[in-house]
Amino acid sequence: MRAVSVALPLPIRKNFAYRVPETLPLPTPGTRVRVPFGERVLTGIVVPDPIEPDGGGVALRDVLEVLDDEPVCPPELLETAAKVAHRFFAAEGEIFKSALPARLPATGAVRYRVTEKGALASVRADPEASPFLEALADGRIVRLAELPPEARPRRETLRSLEQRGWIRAVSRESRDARRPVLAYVPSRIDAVERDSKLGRSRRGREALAWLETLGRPATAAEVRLSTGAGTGVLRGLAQKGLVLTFEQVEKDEPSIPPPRPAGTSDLVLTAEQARSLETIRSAIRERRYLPALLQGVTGSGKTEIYLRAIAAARDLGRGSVWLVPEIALTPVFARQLRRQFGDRAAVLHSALSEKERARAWDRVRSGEAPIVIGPRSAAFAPVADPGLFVVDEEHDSSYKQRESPRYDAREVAAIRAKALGAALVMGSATPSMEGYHAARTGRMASLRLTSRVESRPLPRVAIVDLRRERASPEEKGVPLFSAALVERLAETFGRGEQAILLQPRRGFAPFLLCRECGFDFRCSRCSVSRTVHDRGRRLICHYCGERVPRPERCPECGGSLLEAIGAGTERVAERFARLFPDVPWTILDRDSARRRGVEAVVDDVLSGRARCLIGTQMVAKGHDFPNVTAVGVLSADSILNFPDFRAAEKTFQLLSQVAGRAGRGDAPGTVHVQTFHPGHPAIRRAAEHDVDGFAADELEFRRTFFYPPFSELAAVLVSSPNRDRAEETGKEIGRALAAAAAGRPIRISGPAPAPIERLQGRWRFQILLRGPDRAAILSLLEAAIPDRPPSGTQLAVDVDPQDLM
DNA sequence: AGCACGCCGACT
DNA sequence: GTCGGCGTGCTC
Repeated sequence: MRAVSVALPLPIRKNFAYRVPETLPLPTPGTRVRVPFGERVLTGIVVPDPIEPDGGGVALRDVLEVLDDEPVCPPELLETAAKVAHRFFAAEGEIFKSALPARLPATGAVRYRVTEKGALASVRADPEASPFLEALADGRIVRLAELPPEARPRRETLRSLEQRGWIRAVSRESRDARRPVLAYVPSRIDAVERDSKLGRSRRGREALAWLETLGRPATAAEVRLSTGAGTGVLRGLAQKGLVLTFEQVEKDEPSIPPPRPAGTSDLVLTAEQARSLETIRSAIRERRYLPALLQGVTGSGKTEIYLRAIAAARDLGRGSVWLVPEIALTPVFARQLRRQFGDRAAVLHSALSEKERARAWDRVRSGEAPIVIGPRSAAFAPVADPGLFVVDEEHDSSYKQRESPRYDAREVAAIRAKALGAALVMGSATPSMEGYHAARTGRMASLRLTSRVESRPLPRVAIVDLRRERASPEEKGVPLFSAALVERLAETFGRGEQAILLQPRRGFAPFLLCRECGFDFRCSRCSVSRTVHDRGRRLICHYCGERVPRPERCPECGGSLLEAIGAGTERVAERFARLFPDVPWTILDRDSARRRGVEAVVDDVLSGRARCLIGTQMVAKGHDFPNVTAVGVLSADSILNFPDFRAAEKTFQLLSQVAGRAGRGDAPGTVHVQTFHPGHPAIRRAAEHDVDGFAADELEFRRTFFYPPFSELAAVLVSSPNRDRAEETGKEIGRALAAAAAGRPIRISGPAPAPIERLQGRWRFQILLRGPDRAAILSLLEAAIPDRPPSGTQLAVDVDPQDLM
């Protein structure tokens, strides 16, 4: 039987089989098809799964339309998608949706048309079907929803009509201009057999003869015009196998490749750079999988290595994929790529419109642009023969998608590099513990850049112990700016230089407190307190986004002594303005980025319109501000206190990164890190610029508590509006997991309330799986996680979670 | 995910 | 009496 397996963009971990009618060309794996799914029409990707001959016991429905004459997805990517889906316990169709954004649209409700057979048979239709068949009379095409209820057959009846061939699902209304046209071509068949089959049909004989002389497919309209044979005759020929019928699809306009010769920069590489580059280059040349950790501080010349390696791959006839974290940073690197590689480089960016994305994808797939830069989803770029995958800022957790499908772009790059014999270069100044450990134990090559290219000295970092700091009366016991920091800032501004202040929390204050009863104005739907925003005028829940005006009185006790506790960027700015009334400042955080755009804020600093940049994590990433010589971290503790096993790692990375923002060509910068935990290794080691020291401490901790990289991790999250139901279901799944784990070295903890116990009105319970080997964890999940979540609950499985909130 | 089917409240 | 709520089941 002509049938194909189709991956549909749904959160269902299986693919669906469809019959391909004779009127359509058999789509090869990787092409998009439009199919009926229930009463909806969906777009899916044909995948090379085997089809059970009996259709697995289910009646197959027909493919409605084949959308591409050439696969949008090369075989290598089909394989990758299947592996990624399995690896992250995700639905294959959802992986495709991430890879091909906007090209798998749902296209509305199924429309039905009566067939000739159905029209003839309709007199004998059972009473339930006849009103429906009447509605379809005269070739009308209808959706169920537009029919009066009494004409709507039950699902079962509808399917049976379809299976008997009385009705057919069609993808669009017939007058749609873009509807594919049927075309006919004579089949290869020997003359004797043909003659016997043709029999007495004069028109058929004429039509066939004409088609044979024409030598190309012709539409029914053309046949009628030339020979007078109508569609009926052609259909007859098709049924006897004398002509083949297919739908002509409109062609994509071919892309024009204007490749431009690319120059290489003439910077002289350091010896370390040259060695690293040569290691990468030889792997690309030998088509050898080379996972490598490229470790070097900001300014050590990692970017130059990426660019040269990309050029080396190009010279060897291979493409490259360059991944950057999900920040507004892509344009910066994209410009560099464009400068060097011209139109051979493509940007796959989430800010592109649907059309631009589709166009970029096609340019990459056609080979016109074999060099790609982009965030997470660019890991799936259809580069024909990538010789190099670069993962810049390898430690950045945004490579892991937080929503379904929860895949990790780093892993996608690794899977592809392995399959293709390519170099995988993971770059970072502050590697993830996974990367660091892999390089240490030889599972990755270790490439180190120890000297800074312009030998800019590392900044001096001072740890300020907030426990010894006196708060001013207005600070009510919690100092925000230490004396040392104020002094240093005054110096900096006095010299006409600029400063960055990091406060990893947006808004005015983390919460509002009723001084009379202690109520903390929790979100009505989440188990967190709302954050005070807009200098105290509003309360916003950072988890569900709900916003309310700041109340005048406590809803619990009616008291009116309400106080905003703690500080976010807004309050830091307010205090700063009081300390330095003449120094213009600006804020960079998610709120200001949304309101004004990152570029505008950055420009304020670069132009000097703002002399102090106050912000969250965002100030630490990417942008280089040449005139910034002082950095202050107002509180290093907020991330450290997160209930997450990676809290120390994240703190270390953030501090190291923001410290790298201080200092210019000549003078070293200074960094003040304020903390209540001055002895904490993450803070101490960051102050000493000691990655190895930090890694040693942290890996010790990870080993002791059996966390990655010493274990594989998966989290199962059960949620429900009903707390008991969430907990009960959690326990059930926990039992199923435990049963499946019998005899295996897998630790199951929980269900326990998730760190954020309630989110958007749903109670959340978490089960954690830890084991030495990934396959065992996956098979456990396979065995114990039901296809459908038990009623009233939702299930989310996160393999390799980046945090456990 | 989204759509149809099915069993219990506020309206003509 | 019916319209409609969203709980639950299924989709090749």
